[in-house]
Amino acid sequence: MSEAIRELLKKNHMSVTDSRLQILDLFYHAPGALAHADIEKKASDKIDRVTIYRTLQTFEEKGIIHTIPSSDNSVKYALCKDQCAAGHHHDNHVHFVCDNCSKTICLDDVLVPEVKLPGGFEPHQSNMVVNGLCNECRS
Amino acid sequence: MSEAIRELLKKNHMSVTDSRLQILDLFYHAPGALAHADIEKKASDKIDRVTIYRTLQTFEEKGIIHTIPSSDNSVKYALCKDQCAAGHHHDNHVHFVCDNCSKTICLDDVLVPEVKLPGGFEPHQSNMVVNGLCNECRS
DNA sequence: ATAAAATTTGCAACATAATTGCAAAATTGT
DNA sequence: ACAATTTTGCAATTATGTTGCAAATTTTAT
Repeated sequence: MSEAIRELLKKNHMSVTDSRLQILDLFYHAPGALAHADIEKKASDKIDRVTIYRTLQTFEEKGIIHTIPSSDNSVKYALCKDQCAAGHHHDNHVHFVCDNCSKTICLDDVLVPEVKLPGGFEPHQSNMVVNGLCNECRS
Repeated sequence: MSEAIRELLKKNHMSVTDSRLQILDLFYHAPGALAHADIEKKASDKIDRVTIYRTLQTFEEKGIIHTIPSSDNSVKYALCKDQCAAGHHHDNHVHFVCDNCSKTICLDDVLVPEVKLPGGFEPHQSNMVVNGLCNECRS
């Protein structure tokens, strides 16, 4: 198990360190996306705040995780599913944020639709976040 | 001019104060969305930081402005165009963020398309942000 | 296996951003 | 014009994010 994670780091030319293994592990076992604060809590005092910031940053640069925008100053991060496939896939899927449990989920199979922009605007990237009730909270 | 703004405040059961008039005025004359920091600079030292926070919060609660999500912990606010119309209109338009000048613009005429969610998910609200080059930066 | 080179970590200091309580000031309703 | 209500500004506090640097760890080359 942990072996796969090591490979992932190596493949991306990153040193294999404790913090990175731990944080990646958190992502693999998390029910949804994680914010910096979540990691800080879960990885309990073994990892320095600064290290978490830097780790998230490099993970993002390497395309291992991606950010999920939010409306309340609390960016979350999630694993890039297709990371293991050939290079940076950067697929554009929709994200879901539950209004009840506030879990943030990648809807990997729902792609962000194209929209027609007014003349002069040149799109490069799109993000879509849907709020509502997740499958678990709609009991 | 300022009279319209006063009316807007009254209509929403808010006291008409200097700070509010000033901040609303900023929004009406801004080229795009504004972040807390923008307001703090432009309203230059007359208005307390805390007042700005509270004003933005109440404006949002009253449906006068809305937030635009971002991927970098920097929420921006923009006027709700249809606010003056019958009650909270809450139309769902697409937002555009320029990668070059980083202006954030409401594309009031481009509506967020519907997407089909996996079973069990109940959508309430959708947000879509497109990054790229704005009409002015694509000279 | 070991030593040198390169990378990463943790600490400390700092900078910025956001929240809260409360008294003073301003606004509203009568 | 006055009392009641709301809003503001200040001070204090907490949370969030960044930077430089020396020590520790990991990698690479021998």
